[in-house]
Amino acid sequence: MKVATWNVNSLTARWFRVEEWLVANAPDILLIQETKQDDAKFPFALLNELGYGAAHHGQGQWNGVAILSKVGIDDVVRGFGDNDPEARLIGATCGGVRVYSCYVPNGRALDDPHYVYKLKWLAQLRDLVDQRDRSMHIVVGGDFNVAPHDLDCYDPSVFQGATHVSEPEREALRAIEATGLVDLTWSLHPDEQIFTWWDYRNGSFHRNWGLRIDLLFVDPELRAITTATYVDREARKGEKPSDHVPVVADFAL
DNA sequence: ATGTCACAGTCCCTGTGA
Repeated sequence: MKVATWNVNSLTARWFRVEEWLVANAPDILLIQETKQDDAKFPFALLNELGYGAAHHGQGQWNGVAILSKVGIDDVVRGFGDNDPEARLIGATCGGVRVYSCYVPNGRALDDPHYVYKLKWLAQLRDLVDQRDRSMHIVVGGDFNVAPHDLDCYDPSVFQGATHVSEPEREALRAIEATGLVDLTWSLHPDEQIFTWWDYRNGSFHRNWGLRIDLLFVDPELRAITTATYVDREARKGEKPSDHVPVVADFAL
């Protein structure tokens, strides 16, 4: 079973890249963030033609998360059930695996109310996954807007006093892991610098000024049967790329 | 560190968010 997560930065603007990527890579499950569409605009019919069932938690102008699946899609939940107006979480059961697509708030700055919202959001996610059905495999993936370790940041000195690397955010990720999940990329490639996002500005991609902020958290049994995990850097090249690349994992399921 | 991109509103530019 091949599972991927990708912040597409507008499915409207990126559809031709997403469609091309789905055909070329044929993941069983794709977790999408930042669709920036409402449900009426989401391409359910086009996805069905490609063999995917889909569930979308859309908002319109901002945010928006989705799950695409070739292996069934049931028991869909949207958000934390707290009437959050921002569409940042969707969960479903696909092929016997519980999956979540997460778009964690950016935070903006350490003294911004949005940063408080970010930490609260991560704490709510921890509580949600802590209450999971532990008889089922789980994949919690998405754009976490946190680089878990200094190695996940091209230059930690540039990020002094900024979001994405602060200790409370990293601690919030460790609290999620403490429910019994592993950061799959880090777990299998602990000594490699692997980035998933590069700013559009400054020629950041060509300078490799990136961050690893797109993550897949999985249960240890799923990690044990992981045959590969990698990022698709090619997706950051070419016409109208997203600023994020897909993170892919293959499981012997 | 700010060489970009996407969106909405009102329209061919500006403010906002990332």
